[in-house]
Amino acid sequence: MNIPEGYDPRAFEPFAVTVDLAVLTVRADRLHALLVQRGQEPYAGSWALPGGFVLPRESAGTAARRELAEETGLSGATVAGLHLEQLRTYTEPDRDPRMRVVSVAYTALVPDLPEPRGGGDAAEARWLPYDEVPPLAFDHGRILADARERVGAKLEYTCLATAFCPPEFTLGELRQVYETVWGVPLDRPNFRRKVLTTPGFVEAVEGPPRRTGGRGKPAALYRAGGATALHPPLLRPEGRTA
Amino acid sequence: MNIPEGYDPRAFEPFAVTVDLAVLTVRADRLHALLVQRGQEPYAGSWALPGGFVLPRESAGTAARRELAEETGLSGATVAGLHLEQLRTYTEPDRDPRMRVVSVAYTALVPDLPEPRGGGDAAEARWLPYDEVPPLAFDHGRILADARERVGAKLEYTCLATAFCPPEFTLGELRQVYETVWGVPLDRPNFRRKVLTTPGFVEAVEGPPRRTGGRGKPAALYRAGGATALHPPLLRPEGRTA
DNA sequence: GCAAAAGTGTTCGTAGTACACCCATGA
DNA sequence: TCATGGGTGTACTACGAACACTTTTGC
Repeated sequence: MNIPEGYDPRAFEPFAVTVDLAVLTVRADRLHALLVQRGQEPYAGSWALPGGFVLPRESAGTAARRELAEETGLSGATVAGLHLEQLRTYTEPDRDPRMRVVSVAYTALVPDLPEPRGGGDAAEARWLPYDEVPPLAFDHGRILADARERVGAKLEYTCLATAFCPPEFTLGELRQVYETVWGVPLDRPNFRRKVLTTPGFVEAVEGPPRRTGGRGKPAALYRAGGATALHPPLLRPEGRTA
Repeated sequence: MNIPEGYDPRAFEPFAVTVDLAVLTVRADRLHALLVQRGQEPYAGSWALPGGFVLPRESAGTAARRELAEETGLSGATVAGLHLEQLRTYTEPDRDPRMRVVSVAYTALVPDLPEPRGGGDAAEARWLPYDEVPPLAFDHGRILADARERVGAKLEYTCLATAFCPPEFTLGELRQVYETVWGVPLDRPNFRRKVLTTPGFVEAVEGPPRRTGGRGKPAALYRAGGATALHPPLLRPEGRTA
């Protein structure tokens, strides 16, 4: 721990610890982020990531789920099942002009959800297409960009894409997630084979129910399998961020 | 930011913010971690990860480099060139029995270094083989395990392995890093081809100097190239953590 | 019928795997 | 000389890329 001689942490101006949430979804074939409009200074009127203070007896992960439930209006039970992942912690001394705030950022991947009802705290909450996100308050633009990059990379070597889908989904919907996040088209037959031959990626829903996404042949339904890692990975074409 | 009505962060018992360092190296074909022996309660006498408090006007990354320089006895300039990466932040309310401490953990990958001179602060510092690390103070065992897992995974799809090597190294030394961290033998000819055909992974040191690691034919020298990502990845055999 | 999406099959090239083999050095 | 590790070549295989084709729906 290496506490310097005579160091008393309480003698310093205290640190505040917050969580910030980069909540992403795929909606109408576009990547969207959940943003809130700030009602107070600093950055009043600006858009920002949802988040808030970690309470004294709470872990950051617990705080993140609590805030997510508040902001999305989903029940605690529903939120408990969502994929939430610690992204990174942002600690620049001047990232908040008011005081020293260290923020633990989380990324949440959610299926297309109903429009959020501005989470109680006056601020308006809204899904915004990723490409149309205005400059954000604090360093939230940076956080959101980091989240997007992380998610794109994780799709390659994990089964994470299913987190963007409803409990039962078609392979077309799953492929749409990849195409939307990566911004490149994928070969449908090859994608299908890759997913189906990876053990535990998806499992077929036995009952012969089928569903249509509009026109075209109805597609078989699948749900997420037990696997989390994806070996060998599903690399995006060109191997570069598109 | 979503500050609850009437919330004053200063009214709560303050959070302390620390950094903890999982410093890894490859030494004598084994993975080693840099550990310090605690001189004071709690956990007096136990081994722990090096680390310390983040100062009021310092970012966590700056604090991590400062602590690393102190613990390893290296100059600031040398430490500035090392690979240091934020791992994760540990926030369980009771992870430190004294007070609420949130710790930002960093992983540092360093080439084989001289034995550290117990960083000034009374505590003894030592390289210990990863397999022989005793139970650590606080949640540091968990942090170290997370670091090891992260490093193993990153070797697959980044050029990170060069961070374990001195500025000029042979392909045999580089391969040794993979074999040590993954715990599996790799085919030498295939490894060589993979590394050399990946643009920017390594670049040959032009001068015809060669070096021997003991017996055998002298090997050509290389230094780290400009690339960071590795496409396509270099997957470990079996695709599983060995 | 036509468009659109699902699902199946086939070909081709390349990258990884598993070797065999030669070279240069130290003991 | 032998053991050890560096360096080169090669055949086999598997997987991904590309694309043709059939099926089933809505309009």
